[in-house]
Amino acid sequence: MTKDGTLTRPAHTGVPALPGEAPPTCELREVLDRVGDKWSVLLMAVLGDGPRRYSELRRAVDGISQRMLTLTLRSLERDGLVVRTVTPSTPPRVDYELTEVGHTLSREVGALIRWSEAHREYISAARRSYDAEEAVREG
Amino acid sequence: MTKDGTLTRPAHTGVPALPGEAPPTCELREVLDRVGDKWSVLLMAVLGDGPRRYSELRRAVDGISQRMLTLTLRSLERDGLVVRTVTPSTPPRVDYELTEVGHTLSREVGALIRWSEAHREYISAARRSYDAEEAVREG
DNA sequence: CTGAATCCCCGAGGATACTG
DNA sequence: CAGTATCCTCGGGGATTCAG
Repeated sequence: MTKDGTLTRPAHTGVPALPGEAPPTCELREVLDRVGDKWSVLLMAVLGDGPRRYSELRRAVDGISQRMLTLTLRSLERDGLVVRTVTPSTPPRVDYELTEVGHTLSREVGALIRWSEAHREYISAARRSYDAEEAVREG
Repeated sequence: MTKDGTLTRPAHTGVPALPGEAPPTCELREVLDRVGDKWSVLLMAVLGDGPRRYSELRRAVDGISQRMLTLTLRSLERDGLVVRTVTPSTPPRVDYELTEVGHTLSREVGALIRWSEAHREYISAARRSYDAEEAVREG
């Protein structure tokens, strides 16, 4: 966080935006967007337990479409968080594995998941309570 | 995470889905979705530094629309993560403040932000590298 | 088995205007 | 100041099909 409490568009240091270039957005935000991505979080969590094949990931992250699985993995690979290893056998085999940095993020994600498990009862109760009072107000 | 490595739809314990009821989705997923929300993360981070007024939040989280600010705050309040305090003066004043549990989540979010700052150079470099190689492959 | 390519829909979310 | 209400767009992402 920037020291004035502003989270986005921190003093963009120079680099005049050339026409056609990406607008000078906050890098922090970009990284948070990555972290905030639903599928990314789930995949990072699974891969935290060790390398997985494409098909294994598909099964592990229930509900993910082939498209999103591939796109997300590519994105994670591009960010240097996972490495992709192709074994040109028949049938072909592709393994995905966290990088060293990927593991550090996976640990953060793990903490978040543990937080979720530890507080889901609380949240569930809070929602019921809120909805109940709301229903009262509306009659 | 469930012990078989499956992240979603963990053995839904009973509660036969009555027609018209919400489908039996994983609660963990719901909580992660909350955490994964861009605006929620940013707001939690700001509120981690102390109570803020509506207008202060609007300025702090640059780029958020009035609509999303209100919706996100309502959602956080519903989950028992923030409390909303109205002071019926003229002009009216509304303060938002983290609950005890909200603070614990804010700390997790803070860790994530620190991770982002610590690794954004790495990620940025990884992207440049990836894009460069990709450009080569495509000719 | 591991993808790439296409089509297409729906809803998250921005812009704007109005209110207590 | 702190919202609410409405409209409307845009792209995230699912389903499906084809390919190496």
